[in-house]
Amino acid sequence: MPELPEVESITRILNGCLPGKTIIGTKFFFAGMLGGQTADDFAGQLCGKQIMAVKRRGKYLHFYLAGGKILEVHLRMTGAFFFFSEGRPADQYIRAIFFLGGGSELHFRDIRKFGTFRLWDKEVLDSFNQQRLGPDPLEDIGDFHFFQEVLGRKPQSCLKAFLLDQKNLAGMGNIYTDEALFRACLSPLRRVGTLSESDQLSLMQAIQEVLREGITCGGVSVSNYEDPYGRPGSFQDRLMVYRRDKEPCPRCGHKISRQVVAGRGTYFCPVCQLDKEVSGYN
DNA sequence: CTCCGTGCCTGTGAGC
DNA sequence: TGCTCACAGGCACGGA
Repeated sequence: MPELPEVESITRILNGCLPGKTIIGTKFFFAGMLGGQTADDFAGQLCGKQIMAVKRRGKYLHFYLAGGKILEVHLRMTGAFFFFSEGRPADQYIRAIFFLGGGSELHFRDIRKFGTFRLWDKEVLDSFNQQRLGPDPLEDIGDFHFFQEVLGRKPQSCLKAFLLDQKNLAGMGNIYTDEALFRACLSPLRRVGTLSESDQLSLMQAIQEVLREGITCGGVSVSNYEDPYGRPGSFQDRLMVYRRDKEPCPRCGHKISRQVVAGRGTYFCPVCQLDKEVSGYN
């Protein structure tokens, strides 16, 4: 499932070749992804527009169009973009096609139909994002004191719930959350407000480290993620705990646990990531 | 305000 | 072996 590193990889590729191209036609095969608007509405607002830039905000992709509109795409679980000629051939999971000037096609493929397209005016999108999305862990969190301030907003949340909530930090999903907590030796059940200053620093460094490493590896290909050229990522080879329950912890050898936390399957080492809060070690 | 549960989907794989 | 069915998960939304 695409999280920040996958969306960042896709953004870099798309922004490297789409700006300057014009959308000359569209086809939509699943109206449910259009947020109540019709395929004709979308076609009318997209056709003839030049793509100026492709950017990322959290896990959202934003296509900036000439004229001021922004096409926002969320890939959710299985959404993916492919260059038709160089990526994969079309199949029954293609939900949208953009026909571009010059004869190329950009395909949106989404097995589970969770992905969404929305059209925004920039000001509306900016103010909406302000309330639904927290800072980006790579773009906005440079300063430790700011990270501490962000943590301080939700002292009662457990770490897992905190990191998954896009209002706190934008871009983390289930995989990178578990991996970051493992690297920081912190329990997913630990409450944010109980972290020592060195815990907070470890957490910030672990988050940025896994996300940067994820980007360098071209993402994690667990639910068949591929970039627009059809290339898988390789970060799955570096996962320490995610979906490794019952395997030995790479750090201490104890069995990795799986437990539902904040409604999600959560993988962690109960020894390395001992919950000091619950165990009374604080 | 916050927390929790549900719906949206379909491929996968555990279990009978 | 072949089948069924719970499960996976991000986010929006509704109810407590």
